[in-house]
Amino acid sequence: MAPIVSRDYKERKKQEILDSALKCFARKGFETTTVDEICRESGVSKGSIYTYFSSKDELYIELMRHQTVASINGIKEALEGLNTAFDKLDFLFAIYDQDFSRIPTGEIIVNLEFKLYTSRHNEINAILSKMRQEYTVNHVKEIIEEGQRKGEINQNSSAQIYAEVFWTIIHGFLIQIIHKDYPFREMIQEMKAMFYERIKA
Amino acid sequence: MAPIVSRDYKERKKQEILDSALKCFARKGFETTTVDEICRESGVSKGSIYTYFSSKDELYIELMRHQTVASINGIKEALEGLNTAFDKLDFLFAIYDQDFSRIPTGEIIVNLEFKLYTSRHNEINAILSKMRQEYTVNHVKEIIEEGQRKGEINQNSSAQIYAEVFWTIIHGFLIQIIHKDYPFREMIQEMKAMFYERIKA
Amino acid sequence: MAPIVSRDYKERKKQEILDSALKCFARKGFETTTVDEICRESGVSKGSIYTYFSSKDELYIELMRHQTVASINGIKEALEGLNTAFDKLDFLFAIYDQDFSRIPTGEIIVNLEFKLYTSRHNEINAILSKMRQEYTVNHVKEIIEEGQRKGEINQNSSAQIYAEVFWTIIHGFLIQIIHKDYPFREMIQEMKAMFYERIKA
Amino acid sequence: MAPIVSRDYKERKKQEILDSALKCFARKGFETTTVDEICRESGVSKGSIYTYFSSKDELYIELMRHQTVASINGIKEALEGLNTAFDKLDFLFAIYDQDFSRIPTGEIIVNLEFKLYTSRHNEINAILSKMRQEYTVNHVKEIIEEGQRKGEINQNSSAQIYAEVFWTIIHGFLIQIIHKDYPFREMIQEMKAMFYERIKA
DNA sequence: TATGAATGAGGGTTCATTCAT
DNA sequence: TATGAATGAACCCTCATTCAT
Repeated sequence: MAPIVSRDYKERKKQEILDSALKCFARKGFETTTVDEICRESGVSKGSIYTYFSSKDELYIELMRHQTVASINGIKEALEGLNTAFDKLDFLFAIYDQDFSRIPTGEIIVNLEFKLYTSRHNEINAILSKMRQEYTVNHVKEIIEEGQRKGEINQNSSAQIYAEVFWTIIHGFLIQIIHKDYPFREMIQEMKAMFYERIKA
Repeated sequence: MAPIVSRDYKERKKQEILDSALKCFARKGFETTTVDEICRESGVSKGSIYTYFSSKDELYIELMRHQTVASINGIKEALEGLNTAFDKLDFLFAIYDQDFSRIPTGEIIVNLEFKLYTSRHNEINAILSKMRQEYTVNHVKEIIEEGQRKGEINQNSSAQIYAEVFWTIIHGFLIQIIHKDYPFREMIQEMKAMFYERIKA
Repeated sequence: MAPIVSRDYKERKKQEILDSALKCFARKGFETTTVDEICRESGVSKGSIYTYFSSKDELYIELMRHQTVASINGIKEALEGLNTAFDKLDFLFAIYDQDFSRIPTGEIIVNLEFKLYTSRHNEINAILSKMRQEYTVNHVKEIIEEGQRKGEINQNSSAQIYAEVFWTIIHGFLIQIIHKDYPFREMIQEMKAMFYERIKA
Repeated sequence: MAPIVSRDYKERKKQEILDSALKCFARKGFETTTVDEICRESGVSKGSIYTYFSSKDELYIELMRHQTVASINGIKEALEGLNTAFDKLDFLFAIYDQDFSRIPTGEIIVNLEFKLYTSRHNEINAILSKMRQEYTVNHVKEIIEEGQRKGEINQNSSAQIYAEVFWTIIHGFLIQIIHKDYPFREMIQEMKAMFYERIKA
């Protein structure tokens, strides 16, 4: 028997809820946001939210997973057209080198908050850590390795370590989002220079 | 009328509560910790907690302020005996260059969490941002400036920027605490090398 | 206009839902069973259930009525072939004189639960009480009367009273279903003996 | 440090809540009664109820336990002054031989309901079954045994079986509470006569 | 007639805060 | 000053019922 609504419809609705939830979490944080607020924001009833997500926690986790996957895929695609390791790294740094006013502060905070949240939830922490390795670190690691193979990048340290340095810098940068007086553009450029200096052949 | 209990007694009790609260927050996070849990941990009654702190929020903020001040003072003192800028920076890096198992993971997470918490509370955010400038950034900035004056550190970038880089790196490092497989010691050393390379004259 | 689906089809579907509902109620009780569970058990959609029954309550009442009527009719038929009052009573007692493991515990509990449920719903209670009189008590009463007429059963008490005693014993027996260690077979026999002793001429 | 309120005070308050809960459950049944209703009935706040009972379920179970223990103790005491087995049994039967209008119908229904409730909760069912054995069945069993020793009661069946018969009759009787037209007094007397006839030496 | 997504009132439970003792 | 019982608003979640398709 044909389903009453299409699979596509459900997927879209789910995404709508997710989007609204993100807005709310960005505004007030996960714990402080109530399900009612997500209802108000999304125009979806409480009951409906629970037909799409089994709990507020699950909604949160799902939201973060979607976000991560989406951003990773977006980046992956964009990098494909690029050639040298430094072109690729340039692209990655460029993501963060933008007008402060255009940075979605709330969303970044939600992401950081989620990192801390998972740190207290061992089950998901394990999964998330693995995702981090696979998608984030490994991804940059491959770029570095390629650069090392081509002789663009030195081999003083392993590709793994360099990749970790990259992300450590980025995370350090992101957490400064909370300080209105942090000189974002200068900082990202300074750190990019520092990193390049360190790794260039 | 003489006070019935000494100012000292009150200060000690306050500190006791603060210590217990830190333990609880480290275990479960601020929002998830209940006042009852802090009572249990500290052996202090609910009523008492509210005579020392006007709200759970205030307790949280006070705790973080105490912590920051204490750690700053401790560091300040230790640095006094040191001479060159690099000796001082060495000391600062050494704080984070330790056995993973000895790192008070929970406490670090509490601190990061607090940063995010404040980002949604403009009143305290302003104060905290100022404190950060005064005590944290400026402090390293002075070290750098001194190094620049003495010719140990280059002047390619301003002392301010270098100081911010230092803290950005440290924060990026700290947030990795949540990943059990992060190679802490190698990373701190690699990043120290990178930073020194960048700033040395 | 001819009906699109036969009356028979509808009756069958209704019965299917009723059967599934009984299974669910037997497992978890009326209040605790959700309409969704009945859907799952029966494979019938929620909307359908509501086209056959106007509410969960109505479904419950209907189920119990069906059950009662069915069991009464079954018994009536079986008794027709029997002659003496004691043969008939023997048959009735035999219904309960069986292997504990074959007793549909859950269903019996549903029935008892329903009795209590009705006790709080005066409208249906009146109807049910009447049904009890007409079908259950009167039925045994007739058997007793017949026995009294034939001289098999004494007239120390009225047929009505004896009939009530019979059912009181049976209900008392049924409620013990909840105790796993109740010696069912011995008990039913003992009580049968006691009853016979009391009523025999 | 002395507790702020006496142990006695707490016990009394607990009992107050229990009493109110009984009234509510008697009126509407366990599942249908809301905690808010118990609050209204008792004049106690919702929060308070949860400082005395960890859940609605626990409140229910506790209520039933209290009730059982109280009634058992009351009966035990009363029986102490009596001599022969039949005097004691008379006393027990007399409990149920009263004016219908004075019978606390609701409370009896709550008790029966609880029996069914426990039948679906194996953990408490085990405990309750044991209690039943120890306090209820054994109690009558001892009376019967004594009667058998003294030659007042025959030994055609075991004291255990006779005791079970007694309670089966009583439970069968109690469940008729729901029928307004059940002739309670005549019935209890008839059944008493039947039982005595069966057991007397 | 059949479906199951949508609804939202209402349920049990928690917890920061107050206040009489 | 210390206590912890009392409070009740607010939370997450459930589920009988409806209704567009």
